[in-house]
Amino acid sequence: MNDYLSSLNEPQRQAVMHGEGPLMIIAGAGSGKTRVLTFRIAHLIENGVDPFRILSLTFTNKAAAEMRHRIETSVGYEARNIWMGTFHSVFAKILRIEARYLGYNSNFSIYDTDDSKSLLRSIIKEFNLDDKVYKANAVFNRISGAKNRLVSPDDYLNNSIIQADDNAARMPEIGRLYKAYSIRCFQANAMDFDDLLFNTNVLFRDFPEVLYKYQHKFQYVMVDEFQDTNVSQYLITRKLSAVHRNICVVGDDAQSIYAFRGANIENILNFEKDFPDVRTIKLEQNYRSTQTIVNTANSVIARNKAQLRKEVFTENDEGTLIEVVKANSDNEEGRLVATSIFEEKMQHGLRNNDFAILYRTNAQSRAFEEALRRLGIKYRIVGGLSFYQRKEIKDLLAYLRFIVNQQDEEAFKRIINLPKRGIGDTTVAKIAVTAAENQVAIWDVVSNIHQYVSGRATAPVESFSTLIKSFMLMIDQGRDAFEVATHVAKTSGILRELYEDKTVEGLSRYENVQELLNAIKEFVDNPENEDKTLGTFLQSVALLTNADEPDEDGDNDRITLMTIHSAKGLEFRNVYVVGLEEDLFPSQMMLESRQDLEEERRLFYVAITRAEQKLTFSYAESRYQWGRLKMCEPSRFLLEVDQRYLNTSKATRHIAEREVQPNPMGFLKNITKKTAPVQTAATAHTPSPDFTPSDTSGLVVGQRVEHPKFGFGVVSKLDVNGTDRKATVKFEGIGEKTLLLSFAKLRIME
DNA sequence: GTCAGGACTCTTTTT
DNA sequence: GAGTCCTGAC
Repeated sequence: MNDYLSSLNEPQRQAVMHGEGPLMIIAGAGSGKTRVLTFRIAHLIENGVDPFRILSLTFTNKAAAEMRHRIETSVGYEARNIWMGTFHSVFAKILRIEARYLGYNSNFSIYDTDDSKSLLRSIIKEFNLDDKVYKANAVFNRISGAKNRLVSPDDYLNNSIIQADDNAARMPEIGRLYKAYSIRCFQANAMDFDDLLFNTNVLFRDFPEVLYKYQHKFQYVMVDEFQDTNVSQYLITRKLSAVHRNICVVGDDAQSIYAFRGANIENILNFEKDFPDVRTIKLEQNYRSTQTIVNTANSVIARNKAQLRKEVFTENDEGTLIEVVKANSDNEEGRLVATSIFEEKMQHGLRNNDFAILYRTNAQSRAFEEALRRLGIKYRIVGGLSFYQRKEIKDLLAYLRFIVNQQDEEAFKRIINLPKRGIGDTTVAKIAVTAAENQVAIWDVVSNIHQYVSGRATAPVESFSTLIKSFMLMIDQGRDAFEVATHVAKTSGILRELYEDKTVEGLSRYENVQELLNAIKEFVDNPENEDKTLGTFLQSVALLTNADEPDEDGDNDRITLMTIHSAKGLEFRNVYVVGLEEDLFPSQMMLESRQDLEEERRLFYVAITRAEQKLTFSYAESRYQWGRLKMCEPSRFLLEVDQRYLNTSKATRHIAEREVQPNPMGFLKNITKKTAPVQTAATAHTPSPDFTPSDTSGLVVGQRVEHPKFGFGVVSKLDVNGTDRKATVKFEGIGEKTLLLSFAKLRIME
């Protein structure tokens, strides 16, 4: 028998070997569920199942990629053909193939949350509604909730319960807004995140021939993190597996933490009704954590009423007690945690990778960032404001989106006057009105502006449309994503604007754009990507999960800072669960709404079970919030833990001598949300008076060069793979940067 | 049409 | 503290 089977315990082995028919795996934290899933797929392929006929839905693209890689090492190249990815990415792919059934074009854009809210703000304004009452955020959440329950705009308008709800919230017009929003998305040939699932359901409901095709295609369907799927997702998988009935779901009700986005813990219970012949296997042995950690987690989750019977246990060592750290401010909390990490590293010879700091809200990361930076400990932030949400990145992406799909209204709004070309709101409004009057698309008006409008603003509009047409031509000529993107960055003027900005922020934005071009280059050069068009690249970017963010540079040994939600599925040797204060964790909103705290408690459970060896809890007695100092109480969750497992010596320590700084966050002034964190003390460089870019074709390692923004440096590495060449240059006072030679201006020093 | 400065609003988690 | 919207000067 295969040697991997011998490394499994009995329930794990049964789950791997289970053949035909529905299977539900209830997998406790740290019970080796990923191994089981991986082995199971490998096992299927070894037994002759065609990888093309396996669909595996994971929670992040990164998890999918890792799983694919592991399967590849045991069954080989074929593993590449498994349909694997997040719900959103897999069904976006299917929707692109079948777009015409729904009246969409297959080059549809994917609106992110910012696009959706911006569109809603426009519609609210057009409806002459008070935007203080109809907040885009709230309206968006209502609409999103409806879509996740598969409620269409017409269903919404006709449902008296929903209407009563909206009336009570004093927003009776949400139904009309929802309808208008859907129409506008459709006209823009765009889908938002929820549409990707909603429209897949519509596709399978209204076009049986399409459903038939995929039902027969997918012989085996696997769903990871099943406890976090919503009704919309569940129905898709149920329909897809209705023919072969080989559906395997893996989940843990104790780790269901996405009810807020429609995840339904009942799915686990309903599954047994929908598939009465289901075989249920429980994985209860934890291989990850010490006994102390497992027992602590159990003592917390035991307070929840809604849960399946499950006994998570471990045969690991007892381990050390859980340390509780009390700080007098959020800032001190950062320092104490950073110091503790430093000491742990020294005492046990650990690497940065061994540590994670987990918090309830993204805003909490700052104190830790600052403290870690002072100690010179490298860190990585997962989520929060990610690379792809930065202004300069979104600007360039908006150009690219518009070139692929000229109906994309949100992309249009973003780029029409960027960089400033004298096309203001009045002109844009005039174009929109003209388009509506003549019943043509906005792009029709823009690209033939003389036929429709005359006046001062026609000249800049015309040059804009000429610019876009020249970009579109490149796509028609079959240029790949990188060629188009580089050309757009250079020609649109985006780059010139950033280049002229000599501030630290400008420097960092300029770098970010280069980083994006690097990413596109990598996408094009990656042999696994068969389709190297811009459209495909844009889709992959739109559906990145925040765990998918690339590492900033080659140095991967970093401490991880992230929300507990992002930590799902991960494990670290030492984990710090911070900000354990009432109103913060559990969150104020949960405490205010009369809901029980079971989901918050499951979140706490997830946080605890990330740790392998050592767990630390921390809380602060005061915290800055919108510039005000707020007093805090320890979280009720701290009191719920079985106190035998806690070491509170550092929590009760006398700390009165510590000062509270008047403005502990002032130092972060330059690190605003929309700009990149600047870790190195880079100063803007003024190019030498005789600066002229050199021909870099003969560049060698060791060569001294000048860059107009980064200053002087020495080439440390040359990468000549592919058609484009990259140079890594060590710049004085800045450090190493990787530059694309076709793109960067370098002067070779004699 | 553009820009700077002031008022105003944010309170969770994510694809 | 920080993003967004609004206003008034140029």
